[in-house]
Amino acid sequence: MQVSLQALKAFESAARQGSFKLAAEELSLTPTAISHHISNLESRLNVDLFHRQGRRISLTGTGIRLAKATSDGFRIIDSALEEVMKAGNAVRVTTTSSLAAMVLIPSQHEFEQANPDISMEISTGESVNSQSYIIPIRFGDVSVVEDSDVIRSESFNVFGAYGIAPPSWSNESITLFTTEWKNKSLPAPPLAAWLEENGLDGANIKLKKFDQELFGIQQAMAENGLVFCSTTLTKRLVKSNLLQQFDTRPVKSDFCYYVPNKDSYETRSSARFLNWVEDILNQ
Amino acid sequence: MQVSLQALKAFESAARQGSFKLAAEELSLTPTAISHHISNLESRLNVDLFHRQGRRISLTGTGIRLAKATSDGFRIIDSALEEVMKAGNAVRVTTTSSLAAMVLIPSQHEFEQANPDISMEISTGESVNSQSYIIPIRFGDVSVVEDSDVIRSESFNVFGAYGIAPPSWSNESITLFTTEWKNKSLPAPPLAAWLEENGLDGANIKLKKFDQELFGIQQAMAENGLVFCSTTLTKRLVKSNLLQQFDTRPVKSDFCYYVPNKDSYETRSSARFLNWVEDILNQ
DNA sequence: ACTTCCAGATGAGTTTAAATCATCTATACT
DNA sequence: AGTATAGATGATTTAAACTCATCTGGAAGT
Repeated sequence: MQVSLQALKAFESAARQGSFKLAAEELSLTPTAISHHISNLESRLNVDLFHRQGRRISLTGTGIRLAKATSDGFRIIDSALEEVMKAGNAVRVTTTSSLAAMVLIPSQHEFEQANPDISMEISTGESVNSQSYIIPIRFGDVSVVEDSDVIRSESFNVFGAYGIAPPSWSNESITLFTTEWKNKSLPAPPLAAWLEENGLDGANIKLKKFDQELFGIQQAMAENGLVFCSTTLTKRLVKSNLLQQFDTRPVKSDFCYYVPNKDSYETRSSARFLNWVEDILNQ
Repeated sequence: MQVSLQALKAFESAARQGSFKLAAEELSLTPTAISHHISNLESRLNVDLFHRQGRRISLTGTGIRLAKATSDGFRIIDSALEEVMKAGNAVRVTTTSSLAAMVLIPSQHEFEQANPDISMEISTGESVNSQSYIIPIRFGDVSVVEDSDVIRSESFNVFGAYGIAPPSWSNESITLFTTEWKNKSLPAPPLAAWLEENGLDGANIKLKKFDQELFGIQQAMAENGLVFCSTTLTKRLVKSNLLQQFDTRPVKSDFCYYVPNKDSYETRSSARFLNWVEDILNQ
């Protein structure tokens, strides 16, 4: 190679800051090193890059042009490096409000304890911030998802606020919170199948629908009501006695949580996270 | 600094070529060096950049992303370096057909002899190829040009093909080749002033106009005619006895040759060239 | 199935580039 | 004028980069 990249880096910094001294500080070197680098560069390229007026320096025309290019070039490289570095030490995941609020966020600390060298960032929301290093955990219809991408097949059951008496399905009219997803391509929760499974086809049931499972669950806890929802989201709440199960049996559904192109997340931290999340979702 | 630039360079090459061996050849290193660089990079960044399937390697997703950035970044830097390098060892000049053909090109060899480390490229034509390292020598009206940019103030005189008898201005009708520049903002050659200066106001003169001085001069030589033109272009031809002067006195004009923003050309080769060209234009 | 070959990995040793230190110069500031 | 500061210069030291020797494992050839 004709010129050394470190010399260019030194030049870039000196050009940007207009001072060898400042460049030296930025790069954790001595001003002497910068001076050597730049005069080396100048003699190899056969051009002056800086005017020296005693102790004051200023870029020559050529210097200005080269500085532009080196700044642009190194900026591109540096920002990519920064991202890669983050990818190595952090895992970023985006998912539904419900999964984030009821499962991921409550377990975040536990993950970071178990993986002290990996920091975990959770985001939710529509923003199709689909930078490739963010792992999306989506909720959807198992039939349209690659088998290998599925991390949890969803079951549904009825849950109630902790401490309330089991409902008597045969007599009274029962109000059940449930979900009608905003995304119309998703089917409704498998309530009919659940009633059949539990021999409750005749029950007198009133439905109250929320557009996210999270809301129905919270409402049930707040009003001592009942909610028909996925078992994934409630597992934690049941375990901590905020929610209770009755003697009903859960039913399988066509829903699943999945990570599109799961196999393409191949960094060490992604792999650890995916194993971990699959673990906690499936007990 | 976190990661070494040479490691990135090694990675870039290996990524682009899909082989450590080829990268090593490209960078004039051993494959071992490439291997070291890349594993160093991987451990510092905490990610895999290549999959190793025995002796076959392929980029990981992260590797692909980083390779894109490093390739782009280094490409920008390299191409700028190449230009700067050229700027150090060559001088590129663009100018009018007339000055190029009658002065610059004939003297090109002489310049390169005197400056063996600088190669000289001459171009003419409209192409506003105004890359900043090309020095334009323009012909124009001195009143609209910065004083410091002027390299030659133009005088005009009448010249004739070598060997012809001096014209008798008083008697005969005389045909004079002259110039009418395509660029209408330029004034006409100072013929009236020249006639006055030489006491020839009454002369019976027919003008034949060309749109470049070059053509009038060549025509005069070809037809044993007379041309009223700038002294800069003819100096060489007079000296080599292809053209002759008579006993007329030249007149100053408002024309000049100039280099826009002359002071901004501060490379060693530019400075040498500008000194040299100013020299030959002014004797 | 067995060798042969080749690309890459690994670790120790060597080389050379890069950084520092000590000294010097020029200019800006008081 | 005197001091302080930024940078230049050259000798010396240090550490990064490179190579060499050796090893590994998969692919190609017989």
